[in-house]
Amino acid sequence: MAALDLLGRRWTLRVVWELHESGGPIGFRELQRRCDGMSSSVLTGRLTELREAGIAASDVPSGAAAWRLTPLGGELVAAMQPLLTWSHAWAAQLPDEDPAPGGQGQGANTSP
Amino acid sequence: MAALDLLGRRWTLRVVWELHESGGPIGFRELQRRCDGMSSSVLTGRLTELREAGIAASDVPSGAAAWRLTPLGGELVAAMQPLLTWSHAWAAQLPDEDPAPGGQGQGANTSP
DNA sequence: CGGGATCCCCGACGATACTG
DNA sequence: CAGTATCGTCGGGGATCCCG
Repeated sequence: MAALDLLGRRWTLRVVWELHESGGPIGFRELQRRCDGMSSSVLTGRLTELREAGIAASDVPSGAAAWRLTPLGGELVAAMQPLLTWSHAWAAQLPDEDPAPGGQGQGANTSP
Repeated sequence: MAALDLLGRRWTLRVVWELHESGGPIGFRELQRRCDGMSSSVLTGRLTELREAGIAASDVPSGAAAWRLTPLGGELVAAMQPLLTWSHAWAAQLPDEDPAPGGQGQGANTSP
């Protein structure tokens, strides 16, 4: 199914998440910064795909694009919650992993 | 989130789904057949990853491996339902597409 | 600032052959 | 039947430049 195919692509979930976290409209560069500085080409691609999918939208006043989640995008985030919950539970029960008792949390890196 | 990283890989969801559909234990070749004949190397890879993730497991009586979902795997499938539901709704409302407005909205195909 | 065009590279995928 | 090892291919991303 195309939806999961899109969401499975690299950075897509990260972008959706950042869009969700920021709440309000957010600029291109700002979004790029939040995503650990992913390349503009990739960000453009993901954004285009998300726009075509009706998940994200941009207001372009003039010179300052403002990206945001559409209502549909909000529903998506909501629909993902159970899976995220499961994912956390899953991450917490792995046989071997997860050292860091002392403190520095690891970057939530999605895998380079 | 490594979980989604794994699930995003090609064939992974398909394998999980087939494992779920079959209900009981299922053989390697049989599983391969159900997946439209994906290569054994890839299937081995996915199976190994799923086993390490605690999502799938295999009983090996002797000469006949039997793969099945673990309880955790079952939870995963359950956690995916809302997303699948959203995904179906999403597929039915695309801006341009969807030649059949009249109503047969089906095709419960989960295949990638 | 916003984002398209281009090039290169790595890693996943796929088929085949082979062992137990 | 079950699974491993190897090799070739292909496409997606990452970087960078550049234009509006």
